[in-house]
Amino acid sequence: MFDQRSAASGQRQSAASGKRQFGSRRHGSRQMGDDKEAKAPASDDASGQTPEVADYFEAVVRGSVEELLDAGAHSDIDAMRHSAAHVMAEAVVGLFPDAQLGIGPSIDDGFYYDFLLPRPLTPDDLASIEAGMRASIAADHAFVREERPFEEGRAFFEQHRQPFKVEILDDLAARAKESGSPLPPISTYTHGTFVDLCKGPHVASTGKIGPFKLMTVAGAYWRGSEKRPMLQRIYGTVWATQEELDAYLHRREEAKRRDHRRLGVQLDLYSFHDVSPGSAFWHPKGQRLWRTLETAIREVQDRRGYQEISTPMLVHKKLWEQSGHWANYQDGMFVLESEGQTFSLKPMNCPESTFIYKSRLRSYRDLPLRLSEFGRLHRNERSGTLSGLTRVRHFVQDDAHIYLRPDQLQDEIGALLGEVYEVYGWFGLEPRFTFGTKPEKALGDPALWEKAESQIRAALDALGKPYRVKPGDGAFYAPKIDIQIEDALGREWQTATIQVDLVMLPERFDCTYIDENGQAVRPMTIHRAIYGSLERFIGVLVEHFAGAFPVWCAPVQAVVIPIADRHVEAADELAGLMAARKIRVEVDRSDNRMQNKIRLAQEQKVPYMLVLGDREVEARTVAIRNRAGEQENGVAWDAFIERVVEETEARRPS
RNA sequence: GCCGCCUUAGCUCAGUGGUAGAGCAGUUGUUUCGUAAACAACAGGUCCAGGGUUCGAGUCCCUGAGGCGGCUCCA
Repeated sequence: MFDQRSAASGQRQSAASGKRQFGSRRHGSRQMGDDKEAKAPASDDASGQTPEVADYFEAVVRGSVEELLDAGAHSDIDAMRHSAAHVMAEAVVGLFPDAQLGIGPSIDDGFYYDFLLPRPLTPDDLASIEAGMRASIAADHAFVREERPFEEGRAFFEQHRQPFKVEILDDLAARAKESGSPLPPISTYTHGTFVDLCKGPHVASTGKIGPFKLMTVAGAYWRGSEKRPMLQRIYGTVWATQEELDAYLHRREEAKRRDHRRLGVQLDLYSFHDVSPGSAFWHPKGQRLWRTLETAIREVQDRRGYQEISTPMLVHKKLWEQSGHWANYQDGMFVLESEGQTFSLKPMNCPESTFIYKSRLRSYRDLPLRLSEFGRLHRNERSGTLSGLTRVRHFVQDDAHIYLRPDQLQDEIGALLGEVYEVYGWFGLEPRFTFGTKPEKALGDPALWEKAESQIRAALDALGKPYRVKPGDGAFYAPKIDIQIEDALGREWQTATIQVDLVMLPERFDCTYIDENGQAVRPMTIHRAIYGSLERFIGVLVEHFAGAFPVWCAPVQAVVIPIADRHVEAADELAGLMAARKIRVEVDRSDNRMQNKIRLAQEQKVPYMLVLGDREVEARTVAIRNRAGEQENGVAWDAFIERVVEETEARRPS
């Protein structure tokens, strides 16, 4: 599953950095996400079902002249943000006269500017730069656009020792020459004494810039290339009103409060240790959550005709040579030697499933053969990319490989989409589908591709829901459907994936079945994962629910709180009855006061707190308090147990 | 991997080259309590690791590890 990776760990930044909006026209927003979509050519291929896609996709290449010149300003707020970037550059140059300027576009929520500076920036520098910006804004300098002949403009930036600007202009010249057009005039914007190469537009004057705040300094390669110098990038945010700025800062605080790395510690779910960077240690409560999710998807798979398999983690490199991974992804694999032979920890499950498929002769009557596997995968991610549960070196997928006849494809895809809806419904998540079609460099018979794509399209159309199409975004061996979800904070995450494999498993591993005519023919295969990586999915759930999981999957569903010691016996009896019905329950037998027990249970975000005092013990009832602080007194034990059992079995999202 | 920042008790964090601190959590005792923190005592440390400077290093310097924010990568 060559593209499974995206389900396992892609899109981290979009989630970490806040909402990525559909329909965004800001080139700069790409720095917050992967750049796949930016490279996709513009197209709307969804039969009019997705009016926003034309807006969404833009043919911009990273580091292109267009990108470097474009302020990213397509609206008033963007123009203001880009203007703020200019004002920040002015302040930086004021502090460091030798600063060399990169680019400074507007992005979602703000702006950045890249600089080559004589020393690293400190927090004090940011304060000085902010002060410089405030002075410039108070002076209310007008932004003045000027055009000048190319050579004059180039000479200007050369004189002012701005090699990055000169490079941009030289690229522009090279492209003009290539297309046979004359050198274009270049435009600059000046405010006060600060001049910058820029296409604009800008606000009328610096006084029009709203409340702002400089956020962070980060390293960023010039023009996005590891081979180019690393510049210092300052990120800032700027808004039309103070209220909007405050709201933005508040959203960031809220995201921080929900951070799964923080909540994982607070809720005692998992931890990370330097002896195994990029791999979570699952504590009892986290493992309970994990097992609940795993049990739930297993139940679906059993019902939908999957058969579970398990294949080795340590695999000889010849398998990866056959699959093509050794040539392309060797650096991303953990490789080790034994007795002169080279092995690796498996970075994906798919090739090994072929051994089980091929262990006997398959008839057309056997298909579809759905082999599921909770495989433990290892990928040697570069150290700087690791992050909590969302970017890991070890993860488990709810993976499956479906071997089927070509005529079964549409039905199977339809069933899988239904599977996605069923599973995501447990969490109140609405899946979004993105259809990636045949890329330029594709393997296999074009007619087969066409047929597969039309069947996928038919299955998607049959859903009656809008979906996006990314032409050329399929894997080289397969068209695919990627599934995204939006969490409670409006952040988008890539989770599930459905890939129709025409080449890798069927051809490279020479899989066949015997058809009605007794001929050995190729099956198609589908790689699919519904949660994707369990690690990643749990990370998303923690942030989505801010740790307050639905009753059905909460690690602790209820805490019994005896008011005084004399109620402990009844509390234990109640907990025993609950445990017998598989309810995950704890009894707080500490000698804390009831108020403190409630506080601790609230902090652990336990759905139900069951208070037991004299009245309740007498009547064999409980006083229920839920996480929202709502109370329901005098509920009979049996009635409460039945309620929780029902909620758990129904897997309701709240 | 690259740039910057961070690493002190289980957790959150103070600590400006001169005896290592607080709150919460923990243990013990007192308290037996009605919907988000009872009271007291005790215990808890390789100040990330290694090296260096210094009479003296949690503090300054170097190297490494891990984490965080980005960049790059992402089957």
